[in-house]
Amino acid sequence: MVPGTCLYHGFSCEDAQIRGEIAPLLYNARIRHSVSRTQIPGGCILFLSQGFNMRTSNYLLSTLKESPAEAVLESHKLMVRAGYIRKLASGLYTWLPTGLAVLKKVEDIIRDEMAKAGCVELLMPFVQPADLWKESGRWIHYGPELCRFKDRHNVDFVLGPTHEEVITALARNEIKSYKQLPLNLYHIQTKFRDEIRPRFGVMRAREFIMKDGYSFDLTTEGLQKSYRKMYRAYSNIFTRLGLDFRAVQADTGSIGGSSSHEFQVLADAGEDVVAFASESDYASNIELTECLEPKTPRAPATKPMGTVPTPGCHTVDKVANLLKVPANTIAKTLVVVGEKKDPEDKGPAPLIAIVLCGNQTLNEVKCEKIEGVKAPLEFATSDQINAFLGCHPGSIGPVKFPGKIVVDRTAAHMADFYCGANRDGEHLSGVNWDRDVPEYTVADVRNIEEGDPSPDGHGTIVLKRGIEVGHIFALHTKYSDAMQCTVLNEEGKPVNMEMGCYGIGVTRVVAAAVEQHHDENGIIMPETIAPFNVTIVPMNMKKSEKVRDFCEKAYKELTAAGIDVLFDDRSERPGVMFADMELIGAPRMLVVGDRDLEKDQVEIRYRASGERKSVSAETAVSEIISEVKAALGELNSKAKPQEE
RNA sequence: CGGUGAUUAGCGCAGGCCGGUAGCGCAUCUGGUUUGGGACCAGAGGGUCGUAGGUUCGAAUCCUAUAUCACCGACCA
Repeated sequence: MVPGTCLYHGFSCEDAQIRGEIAPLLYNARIRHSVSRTQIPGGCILFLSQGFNMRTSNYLLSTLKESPAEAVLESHKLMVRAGYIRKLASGLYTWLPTGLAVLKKVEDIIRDEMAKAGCVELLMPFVQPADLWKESGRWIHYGPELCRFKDRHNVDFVLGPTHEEVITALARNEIKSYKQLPLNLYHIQTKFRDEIRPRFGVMRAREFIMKDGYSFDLTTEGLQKSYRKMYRAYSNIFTRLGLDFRAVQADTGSIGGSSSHEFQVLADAGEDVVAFASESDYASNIELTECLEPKTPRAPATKPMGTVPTPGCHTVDKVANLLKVPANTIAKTLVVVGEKKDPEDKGPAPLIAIVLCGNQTLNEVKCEKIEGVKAPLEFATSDQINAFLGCHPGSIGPVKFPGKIVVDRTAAHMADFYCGANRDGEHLSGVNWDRDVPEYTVADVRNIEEGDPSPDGHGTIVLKRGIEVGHIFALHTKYSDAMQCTVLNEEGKPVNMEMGCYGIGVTRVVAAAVEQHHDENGIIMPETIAPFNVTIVPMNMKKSEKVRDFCEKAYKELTAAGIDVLFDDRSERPGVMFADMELIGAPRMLVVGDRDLEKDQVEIRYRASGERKSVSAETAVSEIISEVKAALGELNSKAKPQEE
């Protein structure tokens, strides 16, 4: 047997007969064992030489006309209908053959770009000992999302939601010298996070597949270089996947570290909001986007403070309606729980007032970072507020508030404003900072809004929704400090390694791709991740020997060329086959019928454009082969080489 | 965790108020006619009505408990 490589990375083998045997085997190998790109030795091929099949008559197509009632997202409905996934339980999904084919192609592209960036693959366990988590401190801080259990010896374990602890433990044992650095290790593994509310199919599942990688460097400069490489690799990956995405600045969240970028696939169904500058390429997650201080100075106080009755008005809108004033003249005061100075203190926690302009909204991520505010953020309950102030939410204001007051930058520029009186049913008018509220601190705690100035000074902000498919973090020494992960430097002194961590939600990527590429007839996959590059749809094959012969020949030739083909050899009516083949998202369909064959022609239909063209029966197969190669080449060639 | 709703055949649903041993569409199976856009005719199979108690001669239906699921919110890499 002659070694070959699969078409996705340039299949080449001169001997047609061997090619005919190898290509299907490679397909099978990829599906089952994620073998790609690398050359496959003959022995391996022999070992794998069974089970190859891409005929609908011997395949689990499992398409549905109706989608489950619980699916709200188009991608979720379509993935179920097209036979990509099936739900096993809340947040747990089985990947059917068609969905798995897509998933494996996504993994292949990831592996390829990782290799180009000099990363090395390994595989770490799904189950992890709790000791590691206790060591890093996240046994306590991770919360109920971390699924914990005991083994038969009563020892604590967790289902890995991520692998920082394991990789750090590995690195400190295996990496002893600066000479082994830099190193970038990754794996593609199942993760489990016990989400409060799994939804949207595999978009937010509890069990999901993630590619996560970790870089180890001696110096900060080294880390920065590793980080840039991964940034490039991630950009290449999502480009090759055919997704419309943006890399945006992001919050570092519970993972910690300094700089961080998210890779967001733009889609209206996205759960995240991204802020873009109108006149630069600035982009950041709204959680992080800084709201600049207003440029115009605060207007001077002109009115005395007074009291207005506002019975039953507990929201800014209601007060604004009653007083016939715009919402931005009313200050909105929220109360959050603060940190106790002494953790031993059994008394009630201190409360902190957060004051915003009435028409704006609180940014919880920013709020959590304010000194004295308890993290994770906790709003004071109605009872806590009543005990503290003697009034209920809806009538709270900063004047004479008996605790710390944090005022948003924009709200701090209000003058002669309205606010709650800290007495039920009353608001104050003509309130002014300093004069009426002498002590307060100013901070950026609101969400940026469309039209606000961009924090980089270039134009205004535009908001778009995105699906987070990748996230890269520069961790520095956060984990290596906590877990004493050191190497000896040139002077023989131990130093903590500079780490970075990089993740891609592999299963989520598939959902994001469907979300971005579909129409009323189903999924339209980009060439690089389509479950099949072409489907063969025969008309009335049972009756026509001519049709059957042509299809069989085309099927053999296409598979021999390494093209992923689905041959719909069921004796279904044409409409049924058309509908199914369109639903699953293959980019093109080869339609073969007696009517056309009489004229030595067949038809090729394109999924994305809906275009149909008649081509010569003789050249149809070679035309498809070159089209597929061209389409793959076009997407793959957009990847940029790594700097070195 | 709060609010709302649901759980009846593989999927989508009706029946429930008014208790009498379960039905529709799709899917599946058989036979036939069909076959360039989800066909038609004839027949068939498939359900301890989420689970456990209770009321009753009798419970899918009424009562109690419980589990699971979904949507909205809160929360969250």
